Amino acid sequence: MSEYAEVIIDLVSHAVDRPFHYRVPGHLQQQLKPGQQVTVPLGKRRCQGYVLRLLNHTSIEKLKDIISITDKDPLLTPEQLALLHWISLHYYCRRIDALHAMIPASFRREKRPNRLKVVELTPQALAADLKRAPAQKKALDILQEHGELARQKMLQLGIKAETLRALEKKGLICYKLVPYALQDSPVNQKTTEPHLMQNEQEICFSRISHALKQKKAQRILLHGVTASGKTEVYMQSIAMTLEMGKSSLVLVPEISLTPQMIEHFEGRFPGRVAVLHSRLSVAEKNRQWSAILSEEAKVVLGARSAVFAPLKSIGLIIIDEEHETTYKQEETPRYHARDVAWWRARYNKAVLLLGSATPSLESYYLAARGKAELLSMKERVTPIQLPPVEVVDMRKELKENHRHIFSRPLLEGLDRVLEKEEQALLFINRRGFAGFVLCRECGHVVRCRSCDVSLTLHKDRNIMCCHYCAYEEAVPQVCPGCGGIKIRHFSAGTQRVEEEVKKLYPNVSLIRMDRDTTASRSAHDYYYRQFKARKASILVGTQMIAKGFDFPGVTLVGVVAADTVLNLPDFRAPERTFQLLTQVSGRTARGPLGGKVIVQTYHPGHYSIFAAAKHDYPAFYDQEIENRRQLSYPPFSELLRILFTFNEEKAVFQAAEWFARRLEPIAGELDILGPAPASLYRIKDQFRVQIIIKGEKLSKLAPQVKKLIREYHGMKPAWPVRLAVDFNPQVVL
DNA sequence: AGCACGCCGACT
DNA sequence: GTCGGCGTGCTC
Repeated sequence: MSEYAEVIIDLVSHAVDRPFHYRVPGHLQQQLKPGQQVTVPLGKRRCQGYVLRLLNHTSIEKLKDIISITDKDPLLTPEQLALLHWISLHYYCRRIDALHAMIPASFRREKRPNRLKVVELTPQALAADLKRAPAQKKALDILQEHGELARQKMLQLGIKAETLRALEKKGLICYKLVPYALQDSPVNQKTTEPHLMQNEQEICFSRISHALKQKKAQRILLHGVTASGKTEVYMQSIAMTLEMGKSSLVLVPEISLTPQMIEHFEGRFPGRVAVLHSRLSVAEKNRQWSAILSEEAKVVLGARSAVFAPLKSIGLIIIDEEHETTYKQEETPRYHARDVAWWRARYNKAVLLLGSATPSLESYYLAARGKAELLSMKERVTPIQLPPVEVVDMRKELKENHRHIFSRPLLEGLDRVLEKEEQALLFINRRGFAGFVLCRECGHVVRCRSCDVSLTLHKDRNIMCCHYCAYEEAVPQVCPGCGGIKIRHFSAGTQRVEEEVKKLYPNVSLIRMDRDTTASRSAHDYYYRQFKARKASILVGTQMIAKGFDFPGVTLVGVVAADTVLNLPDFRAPERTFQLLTQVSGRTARGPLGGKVIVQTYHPGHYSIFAAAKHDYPAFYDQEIENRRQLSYPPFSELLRILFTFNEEKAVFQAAEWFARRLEPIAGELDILGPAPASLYRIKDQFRVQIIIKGEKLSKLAPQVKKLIREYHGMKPAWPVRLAVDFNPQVVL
């Protein structure tokens, strides 16, 4: 019987980001458990809080009593409590931020919505005379027909709340609360059978099932080309996990969580799949969450935040397209679902299966060191070959006096597609904003000597600046590479491409898809369907058309400027380039017509472009891992980015410099880069300045850095400059 | 976060 | 004289 409890308060503030101790009053001592939500007094107020653990002693003298237990069922499992601590330490966030990320808001309210209010007829109802109350009669008829019905459903059917109230008063109906069940959600009746696996799939599956039987935490990297049938391997592994009495967690990028995909899973595991994603209604989310808690759902399919699903005894966690950046949350807490998943796999002694056609360097490096098992699937299941990729040297085009943004091979390709009435995708990365400086004759881009990222042009001061370490130099008059004088500030966008196509082919129908034209989900779906139905011949777009789109009519993919990605001032630029080119290549040759890819670049010899054109991941990896080693970037180090933002330039630098000075004595062997202006130096009138800490064992520093962050927030007078900390940022712009 | 306390300017 | 501005401190 513990007399005290350690509680965290549900207030988002650094000032209360620490455990508070409370006395447990006698009548609660029997019931209080770690993980429960409680109401506690704080100052003059009552607050919601969460019991971290029970204590037998406390050194706090001024103690108050816990007022009440909000719900007898603990809100947090022991696993979630442990994970909460890990997240707050690892990602430098408040405990309450970690908790908010793990538990949906509706579940944290005092009144838990995880019960369904069901209307039932009472025995008296049969004998009731309701001739003068037609609305009530109708309500009873409906109930008679259905047996019992959710109150919400009755309201949806047009029965008024007053009618129900009147019936309840007369004692003709009564309510009861039942737990939500998956059956309450629309169930897909079509069940689907396992497919027969081909040789490679069979081999991979047998390795995975071997791992599952070992019941110890381990990672498996499934490197499979697009359309190699990874999903079937996932499905059979899940089936096996279920047979072992364990549950499975499947994470996919938000964009691929389509109704078809959900149907696919529900069809194979009917009545056992809970689906979680950001666009669920509150009611729907509650329903799915309840089904997981009640262990009715043993398979969870969801996007990033589903990694926190309260599944018990997890046997298998799958992360599909594990290299995707959407697995990194870009708000507090800035967790990476892949890392959280590995934490959970270790906790549950489960298998973590990472699938990708273009694995992240981090994951492939794990495999290379034997920390993960590598499985490969090199064949497409359908007998269609990967498309040939032609790399066009834009320097040569210029030299031969062809100055158009479309090279001659691309123009020829477009002509042929239009002539044969097939379809083409033109891809342009809209992030061509970060104006790098490029020599149009030799393709030379000025880079920082110590950080190996491209320098960014600052027109106002006519200098180029490194956005990692703040190194700067003057814009050269002649190219340092070739002595040429055609040095340009490089950028192009989807609109420009659209205009050029319209100039060349005024009668051809074209669809443009980017963030501007697809602001709403429906617009996105509309354009997708229009293009699939062949209502347009050319689709111009950004990232969003690179992933998952399946258009059998597409026989040409044109990458207008591969360099916009390659020259981003980010050390992952080559990796992003390789991934992107591989993905866009997968958008063609999906039908019997075959297909071809044309990549325009000023760097035809760059390994990321060269290897992507050859569909050769290992070649890319070997080169890139060597670069990372040389510059000790991840996976050879960890990074911590501390970003300062405010609308006064001077104050931002002052704050950043204050922080950097305090950091120096505790940094030891770690590198402190900056303070330097962020690549996107000014967003909505907010100036952005960053410090990057780089080192092998960054996590050792976590407690001290956390203390410094706390000190920063406690400054008097308070700094007006906002501070955001990002552990292992995926994009450093 | 929110609430009290406290120390200064401008109002019935 | 007090009403109220928000800078500072504290919450088990």
